[in-house]
Amino acid sequence: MATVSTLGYALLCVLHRGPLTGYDIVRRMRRPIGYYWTAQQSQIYPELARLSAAGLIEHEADSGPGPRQRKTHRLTTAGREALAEWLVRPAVVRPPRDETVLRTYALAMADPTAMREMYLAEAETYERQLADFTGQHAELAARGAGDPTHPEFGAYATLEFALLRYPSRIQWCRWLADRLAELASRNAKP
Amino acid sequence: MATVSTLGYALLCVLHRGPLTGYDIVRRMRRPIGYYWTAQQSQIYPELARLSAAGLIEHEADSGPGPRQRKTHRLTTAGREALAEWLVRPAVVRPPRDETVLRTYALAMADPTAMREMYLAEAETYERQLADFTGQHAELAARGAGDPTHPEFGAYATLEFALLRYPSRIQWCRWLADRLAELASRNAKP
DNA sequence: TTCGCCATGTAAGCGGTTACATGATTGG
DNA sequence: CCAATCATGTAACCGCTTACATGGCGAA
Repeated sequence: MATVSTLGYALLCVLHRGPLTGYDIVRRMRRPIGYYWTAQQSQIYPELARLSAAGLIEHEADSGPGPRQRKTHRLTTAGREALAEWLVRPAVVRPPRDETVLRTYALAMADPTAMREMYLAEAETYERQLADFTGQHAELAARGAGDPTHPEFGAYATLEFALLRYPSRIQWCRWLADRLAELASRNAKP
Repeated sequence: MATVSTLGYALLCVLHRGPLTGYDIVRRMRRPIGYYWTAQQSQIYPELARLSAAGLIEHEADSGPGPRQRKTHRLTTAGREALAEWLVRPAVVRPPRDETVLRTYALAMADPTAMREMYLAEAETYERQLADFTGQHAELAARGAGDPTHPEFGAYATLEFALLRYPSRIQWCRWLADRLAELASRNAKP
């Protein structure tokens, strides 16, 4: 039996609430709205073919608008079972890669004023994303997704995670900006 | 002029406080103690050669214990300049990849009791790491690294980030475990 | 004497990013 | 008429992981 990659399970996850066309999946994986994974279409189409060959998904084809057929994919029973088994496997915690935190390690080598601008710009980026997530979270909450029995509780819980994580990131960026402002003013008038 | 990869800048970062041998660098990049980047030795040695060819680092060789010479690498003036320039460049925010959050999106498909165990195990893993980081943070603070002018302030600031981030992650895991416990008990006695 | 550490390197393979390719429909 | 959207796919490249390879030294 062929082993399924994390990308494969990600696609099974996206399909867990019902059938979607390949293009629908591509749109949902383009930016991480709530759940933390992305994929490009060049990855998605071959992976759908692999999942299909492994019998985890199946599809109906109709004549779409373009030169090729449109395929609507859905989980098979085997797919649902494989997903359920993967969900509860002990998670392999991969070390995070964060370029900004890496930079911070060597911040003594940078110009404090320019580095401060960088942190402030990043804080603003994260604040915009947080506003977006807060809106989505509120929408889901209004639909009752805060209840664990609600079918969208999973999406709600991923947004809950973002709402915990982003404010602390923003707080950290601003804290560093303040420390760098101190440094710059001390350098200016010694 | 050859462009430098993020890995290349990571190595420049590790060298910013003074010369190190390749093996020293390998040890520091093996696990992310504080700053968020890792690399394997199979990546590091070729990258050191590239940085050397680009004139950003230089090395002295002596006869080490093994069959090959031991090289002690240090930043050149060009290397220090390249690092300083990179540090303040607007950061490219890559979408995070987090398998656990991905799983959460489809948690409705899993057995609640087994999924609960998974979150609790993860919370414990993160708690152990947090204890480690807290210890390192305290050591640095005792050495005065909390002051922005201290040469180790960069390392202190990355740990500060971990100390903000990990507790919220643990809190989220436990919150989900509680929701899944509710679900399991409701399923048991309907 | 066997195991772990110091110390440097190479090779194979997978996963992800960027770019290319085709073509119909809908809206400005 | 042009641009965006729907819709599916391929190709080249880069970065990362896993595994292999060599060999001296000190400790159990």
